[in-house]
Amino acid sequence: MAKVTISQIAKEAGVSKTAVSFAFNAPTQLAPATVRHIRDIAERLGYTPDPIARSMTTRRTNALGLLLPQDIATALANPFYTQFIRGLGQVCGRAGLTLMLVPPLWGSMMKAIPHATVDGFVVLGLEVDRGEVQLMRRRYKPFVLVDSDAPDDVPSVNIDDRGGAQMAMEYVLAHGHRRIAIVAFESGKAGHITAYTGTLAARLDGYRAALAAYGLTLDDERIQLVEVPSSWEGGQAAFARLWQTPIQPTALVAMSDIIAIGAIDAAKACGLQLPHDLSIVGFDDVPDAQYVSPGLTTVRQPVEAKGILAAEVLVAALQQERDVIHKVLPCELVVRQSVVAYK
Amino acid sequence: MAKVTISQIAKEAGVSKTAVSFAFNAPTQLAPATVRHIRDIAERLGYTPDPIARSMTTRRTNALGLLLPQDIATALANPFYTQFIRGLGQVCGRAGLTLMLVPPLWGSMMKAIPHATVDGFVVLGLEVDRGEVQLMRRRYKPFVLVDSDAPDDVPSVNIDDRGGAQMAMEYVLAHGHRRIAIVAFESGKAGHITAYTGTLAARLDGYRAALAAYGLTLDDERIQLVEVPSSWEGGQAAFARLWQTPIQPTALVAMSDIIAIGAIDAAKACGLQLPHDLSIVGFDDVPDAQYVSPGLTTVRQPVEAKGILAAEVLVAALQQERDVIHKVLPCELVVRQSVVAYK
DNA sequence: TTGTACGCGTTATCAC
DNA sequence: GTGATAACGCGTACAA
Repeated sequence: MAKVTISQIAKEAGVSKTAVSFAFNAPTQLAPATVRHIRDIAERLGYTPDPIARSMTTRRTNALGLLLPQDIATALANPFYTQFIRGLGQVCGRAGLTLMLVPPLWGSMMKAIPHATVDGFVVLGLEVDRGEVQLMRRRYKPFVLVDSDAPDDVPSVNIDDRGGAQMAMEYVLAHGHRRIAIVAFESGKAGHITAYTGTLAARLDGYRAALAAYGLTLDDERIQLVEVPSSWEGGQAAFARLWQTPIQPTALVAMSDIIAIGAIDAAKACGLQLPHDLSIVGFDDVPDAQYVSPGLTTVRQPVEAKGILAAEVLVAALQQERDVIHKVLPCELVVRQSVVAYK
Repeated sequence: MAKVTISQIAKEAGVSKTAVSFAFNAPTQLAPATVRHIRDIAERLGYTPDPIARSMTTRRTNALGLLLPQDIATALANPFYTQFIRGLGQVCGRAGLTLMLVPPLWGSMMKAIPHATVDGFVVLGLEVDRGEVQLMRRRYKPFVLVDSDAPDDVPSVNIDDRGGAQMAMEYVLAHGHRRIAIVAFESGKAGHITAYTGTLAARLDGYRAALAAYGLTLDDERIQLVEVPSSWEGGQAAFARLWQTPIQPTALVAMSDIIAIGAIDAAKACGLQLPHDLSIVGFDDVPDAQYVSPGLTTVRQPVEAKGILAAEVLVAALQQERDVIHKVLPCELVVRQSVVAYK
């Protein structure tokens, strides 16, 4: 037996499709007895309105999309994402929405955008291309850019990446370190720092500012820059790569905690005494940052708040609010044990 | 300017809607020049096919739904869910699907089911009601039940809950403990253990079997049972409640690591020396289990594999494969430091 | 390549 | 006040 449709109910009940629709969506427009009759039959036949057909006319799916730059498994390996999604989830729950995780389709974010049946998108960490923005516009669905350089007419939620990075670097410099490795996310630009955009550029800017105060530049031979994926494995790789260079750093400034933790684990596995042999500072303050040993000194960013805000901006846009919001949230340095003075 | 539809492209290009559709979905059916012409115009006007309209006829959304028993933020606070979702995500990536997180709508799973625009559901931890199963059937979408008692005609993925629980309890008993607290998930049945079903019942069965081998029963006054939410806070609450009873347990057997870790943190905050003052065993083997101090002895279940399998079963069902699969995955005891002999 | 029916609800508009 | 008729939304599929 096939799916039960509204027409079958209408026929069985001897009423029109309109009446059936009203019985569920606007019962006050119908005589109570009719409503009752229709609902009884619907119940007996096991009628469930088809959500797609409904979306067709209502132009609503009651779903928010989270556009990810990586596949789901990779993204969720990073506690940063989990936290962020929890923020989104809070708002979704309040608003009665579901959350669709939209990873790249066959490796491409561009391909994924047109297919998702959602009312709006939260877009995370757009680094590479701007084509995505154009594509989103074409869909005439609201969207909000998180951790990206947003055009003026697109709502955005960011943190003070520059300030946060500056704090981290300043702290390391103030502890006497001068041989410093910066471990960045992969940019897709192979270390050509002038081409950096978004989060990457902002943080590098912060590092640069802090270094400048100590008469250092990114070109200094004591300052190294490596790019790795933002994952635990990336952190491992970063340490491995750095430790076999002629100029071993005394401090490592990572752009994410997951990278920092990967590096910590690699360093310990390599026999180093932390933080004595190597100081490490992270970025994010994920929950594990306080449990890892030594406790990770890091820059706390309000990840969950970012998620809440992003979802709220989107929900507001769904309700036709036209003002374009650009929000920047502050960061804060969390001092633990992973950075010590260079002797 | 409004959304661009297929009709507009057809008119502008001087062809039929069908031709436009073919230009994208079956280019070989059209003369190359026509395809080119249509695509150019579509590009110029910024045409994006509406995914909902497409779903209307294809009866496909290319989305899998994960039906959650809790809201998204709560679920993702539990690393178990994150791991499971990562498993689902792997398959989604391979199959070109998105993943929709479907939390209860206005507090009800039942309400959430009819609205989600998905091709099929993975249902996690159905304890309370069977109405959901009936509702899913009505939608004529495939679904797979995970960690639940599944009817014979509904595919399911489970782990050997009974065996795993038995191992955990045996280990504790073998270490001489006799005053033991069992910390269970909330069942919605207020501790009426005879009404337990699914995971809860199976694990309790395992505990019971292990206890029986030592001449103990669940009714013994030395054996306590408390129910808490499966969360870190739940673990905290469990410890607090147990520690003020007249018969303080010497060992705590938790149904999830997140509960166990919450209890560990509460116990340490209370000044207890672990594992000396209290032995604790968990269930799941989440990543943090090895990082917490003392390292958590626990029952490892293949969470990610469970996710992969569940998604694979669903994807197979989407491809019309009719065989109903019931899979049970094994568990394994992971010995760390959180259980010591009772002196 | 095209015309047209079709999928399945929703929502004016209209009649009793 | 109740309820019906018919158009609509936007692609896809099938016969021509």
